[in-house]
Amino acid sequence: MVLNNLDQTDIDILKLLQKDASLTNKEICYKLNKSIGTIHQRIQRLKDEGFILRTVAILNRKKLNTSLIAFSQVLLNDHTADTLNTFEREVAKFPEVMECFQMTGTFDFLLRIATSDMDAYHAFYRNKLATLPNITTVQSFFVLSETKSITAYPL
Amino acid sequence: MVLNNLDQTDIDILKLLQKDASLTNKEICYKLNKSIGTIHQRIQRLKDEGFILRTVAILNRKKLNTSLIAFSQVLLNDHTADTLNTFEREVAKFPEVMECFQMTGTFDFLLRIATSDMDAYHAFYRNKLATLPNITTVQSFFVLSETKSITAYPL
DNA sequence: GTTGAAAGACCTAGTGA
DNA sequence: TCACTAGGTCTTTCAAC
Repeated sequence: MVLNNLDQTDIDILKLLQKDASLTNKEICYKLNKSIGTIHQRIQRLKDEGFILRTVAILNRKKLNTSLIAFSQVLLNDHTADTLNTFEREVAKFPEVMECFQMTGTFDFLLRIATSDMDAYHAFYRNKLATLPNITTVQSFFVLSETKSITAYPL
Repeated sequence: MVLNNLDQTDIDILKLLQKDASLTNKEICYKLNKSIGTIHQRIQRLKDEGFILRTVAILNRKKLNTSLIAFSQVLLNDHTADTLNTFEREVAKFPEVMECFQMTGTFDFLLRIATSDMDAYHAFYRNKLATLPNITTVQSFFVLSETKSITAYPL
């Protein structure tokens, strides 16, 4: 597949790095049968042109204090630009909110919320989320088990 | 906060790495006022003990061929172990499915599905997802805009 | 676009304090 | 935990193909 000025080598590099960014250039050049200079130059370009946004460590949330993940569907009173912007700006400030998407369909926003347990979620809901203006309803669903959870897009 | 045999230095390292794993040990030791030997030893331990699962590159999906993200709620016919296991095993094989969670509430599974556009989503739905056994309903919601999307847990 | 080499930076393990 | 050392590895640059 050729895409957006990327050739197969670029795609292959992205595939590898989005699964394991600890690979060295040397390891990648062996896998792809290119020279290390080529790999280095390609990766630099992929970063400079914004294909690679950042590299992050993925932590084990069950060993940390964030074992409860909730998905909350939020419906707002109205859909003026001001109401939408205010909600987006304020909800993004909460560290418990890992993701906030505006959605199509029967609700306005979908939030992914990470807390330690149901008490902590309740505190977040009552003291933070529910204090934001113009919220009509919040409906929450909780993760029972995680079958698959990757950050890699299909390329 | 002290947690799971982690002291403040460990927590600080995790906070940094889950936002930017390209930091060198040297940079981290400056930020935290510790020696580079200490930082190296701590990170090694955090990996060995499974607090750090892996490091990955986060790509810009809008510049790649995955600009449409759907969240799909799946309800199954029955909840026998066999039905649940089969669904989880089969749905995890699809590269379009980035996340699969079993959930509390009015549906059984929540999927995050990445495709290039609505046509590709439709093809995935008809040719892959809907062919799995024991599915009663699938209700899908699509991402209009992304206000916040981080992989870092609140620590 | 690709290569190979050279210089510099970094990682890693070890020591003694 | 720190400071220091030293060998090995990796990154980064650059001239040349």
